[in-house]
Amino acid sequence: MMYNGCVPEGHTIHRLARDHARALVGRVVRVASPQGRHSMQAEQLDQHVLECVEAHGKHLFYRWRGAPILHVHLGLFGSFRQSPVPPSPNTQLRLHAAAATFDLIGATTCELIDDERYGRLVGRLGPDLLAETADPEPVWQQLQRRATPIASALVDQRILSGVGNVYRLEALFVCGIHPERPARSLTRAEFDRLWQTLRVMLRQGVEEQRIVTVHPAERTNGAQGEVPLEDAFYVYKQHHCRRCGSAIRAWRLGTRPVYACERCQPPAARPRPTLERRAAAG
DNA sequence: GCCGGATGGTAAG
DNA sequence: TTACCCTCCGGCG
Repeated sequence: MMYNGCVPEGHTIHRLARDHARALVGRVVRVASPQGRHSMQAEQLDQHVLECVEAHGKHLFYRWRGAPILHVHLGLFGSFRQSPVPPSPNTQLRLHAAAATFDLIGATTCELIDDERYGRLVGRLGPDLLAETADPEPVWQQLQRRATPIASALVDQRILSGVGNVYRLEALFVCGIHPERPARSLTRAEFDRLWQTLRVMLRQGVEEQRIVTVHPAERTNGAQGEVPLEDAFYVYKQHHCRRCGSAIRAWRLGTRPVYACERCQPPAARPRPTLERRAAAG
C-alpha cells in the first residue's frame, strides 16, 4: 500500500498509526534496518512488544514494552510501504509481525526518544485537527494575534497541527478566504467554518487514504470509481476555477507554492487601520 | 544519465 | 531568508 505514493499531511500519519496499531500492537515485532543507517535503533527495538502507536499532527510515536519510544517524521519524501515487492534498498526500518511487514523509507526523522523529549515534541504542537477533542479556542486566540497571512498560519504546526500545503489551500478556497489575508482579519464565523472544513477534509483523507476535496456534485468526470487526479482539487495545481471559470493564480508564499481563485477568494477589501494610524487620525 | 520538483521541517545566518 | 536532509519519478538530452 502506497498511501497515495505521495507526500504526507496529517491524514496519512493518522491512517498509518491506525493500520500499524491493528497489525502490530500486542505482538512481538521484528525490527531491522536493511539500509543499515538505523541499525542501532533496530537492535534496541527488535523482539519487543509494541504497546501502542500514536499520531500527533504529522508525528508518529511507537511505544514498546521495555524499549524507548520510536519517533518517526516522514517529512516531504518519507513513506511506509506494506510488504513491498521488491523491497527498496533504502529501507531505513522494517517492522514485521505475523503477516504484516512495513518498510520505512525516506523519513527525515527516525529516532529513539525518552518520555521527556516526547513531552517536549508534543508540547510544542498546536491542537491536532484529527484529535477527537481538538479545541479550537487556543487556535482562534493565536490567529487573532497574528498579522501573518492566514495560509502561513495554517501550516504553522505550533498553532495547529496536521495541515499541509494542499489542505490549507483547498480549505481556504472552500471558505472563500484569500491566502494572504492577515490571520487576524478573519471573523469568528470565517474561522469556525475553516476549522470545520479542515476537520472534515482531514477525516475524509484518513478514510480514503488520499486527498480529494472536490464535492462529488462538482466533479466533471462523474462520481463513480476512483476519482481521477484532475477531479481531486479545487485550486491546488489547477489552472481554471471549477466554479467561476477564472484563472487560478499561482505564486509563492515563503518557500511554498500557493494557488487561489481571486474571484472566489477576494483579497481583503481594505486593511483595518492600525492603532497608530487611528491615533494619528484622531 | 542528469535535473528539478514534490502534500515537510529544522537550524544556521 | 537560505541551506540542508530524506526518495522517487518524469522530462529532457
